Amino acid sequence: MNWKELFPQFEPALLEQLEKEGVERNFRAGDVIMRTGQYIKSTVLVLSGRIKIYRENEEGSEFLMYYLGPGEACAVSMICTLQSQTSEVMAQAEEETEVLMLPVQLMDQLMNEYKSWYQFVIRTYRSRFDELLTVVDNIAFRNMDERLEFYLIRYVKNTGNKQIELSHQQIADDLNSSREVISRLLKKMEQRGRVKLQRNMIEWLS
Amino acid sequence: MNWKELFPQFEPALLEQLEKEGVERNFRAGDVIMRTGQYIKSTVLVLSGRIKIYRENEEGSEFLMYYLGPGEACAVSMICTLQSQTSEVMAQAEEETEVLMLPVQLMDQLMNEYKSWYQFVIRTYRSRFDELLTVVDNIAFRNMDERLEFYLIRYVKNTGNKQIELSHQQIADDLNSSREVISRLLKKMEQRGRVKLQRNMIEWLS
DNA sequence: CAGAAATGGTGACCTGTATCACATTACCCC
DNA sequence: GGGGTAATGTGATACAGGTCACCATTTCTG
Repeated sequence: MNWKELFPQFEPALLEQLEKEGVERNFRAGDVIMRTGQYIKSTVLVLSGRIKIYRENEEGSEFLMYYLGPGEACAVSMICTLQSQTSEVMAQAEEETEVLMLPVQLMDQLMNEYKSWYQFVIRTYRSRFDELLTVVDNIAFRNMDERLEFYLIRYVKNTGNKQIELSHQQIADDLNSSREVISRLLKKMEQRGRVKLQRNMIEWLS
Repeated sequence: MNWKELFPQFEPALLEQLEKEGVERNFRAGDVIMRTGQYIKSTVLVLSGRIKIYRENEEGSEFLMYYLGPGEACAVSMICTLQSQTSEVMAQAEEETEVLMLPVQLMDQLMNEYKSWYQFVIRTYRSRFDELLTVVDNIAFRNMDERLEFYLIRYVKNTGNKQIELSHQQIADDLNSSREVISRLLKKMEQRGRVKLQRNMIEWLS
């Protein structure tokens, strides 16, 4: 894949090194890319598709934090300069996804040699941190109906598609809620004219 | 104050520059050091005391994220290379606190010139991120009784003091709960022999 | 094509926690 | 030491959201 245009801010030399030392990998929808407790051996740059980053607890409940799209990188995996750090989160392909994997040993050198890489890391970390803050806000201060609305809006923004192809169960899992609750709230949203419900699909109106 | 021993990992040249360009400031318990929406003009290194970093919503409810102690730094304020970024969080002195404030313009240079500073920034960001993940876990997966216990344990660890000098109201604010709920849960914990309750003080047993 | 599985709808009920109202206790200070 | 105030205790009630039971419909699969 011709991914270089995804990173127009990178110097040519950096792009070349990424191409030489990185490995492209493909994942299908649903593939788990990284799991909690696993050692981080490479930094992940998303080339196409979409990855969801979520937290899992002991009982297997999930909690969605955010998505990574093309041109974005997994913050957690960029900062483990110390080798043999383990992941604190799960990463799973939401759709057909291509990524570039870079050995973590490379990070220090890239950081020192390329201003644009350094900027990229800083910006990545900063924006993931901000996104996490938003997550905290949502669960700390908002009710499920507001959180659901936020979830749907974010989905539409990320996919650029007003047809949300998810079952109520999937949404409930992402929000660590239950299907019945989500179904009822969606029904209410439909009555208020915000969405249109179909099987395996929610159409976002307005 | 002689704070250099707080950062034994820093090169002498770095310490010298920090001393020359940084400004020491004192805050009394309760002083707000940074508020949401405020422009970040300096990076904060904690020299003594304790700062709490929390999130505030529109209605004025609070939600504690974590504490910063001596030798630690505010991650948010380290990464705003782009000038005129605003803070997303509140920072408030929990007790008499001394900090070293460094102009943000300095960050780029320190980052490039001192390996140990670079390591420090990375480690700071990484550990704040992890702490935030723990926060997310707590509110997403745990009930108030567990969250309260986590809160008390963290307090004891941070202060090194089993006498927790807080009113129930303060705790309720930090956890975005209400006083009555906290009082009742504390009472239960006392019955189970985990704490001993006194006015304005909770003694952590075991 | 039949049976299984996934999806969604709905009512009854339960639990955790927020809220309100008010009583009690401890402490401070003139 | 008495009055005021902050901290705490406690019952009653309200409500969001989780759980259970069950049913209907659609889709998948052998």
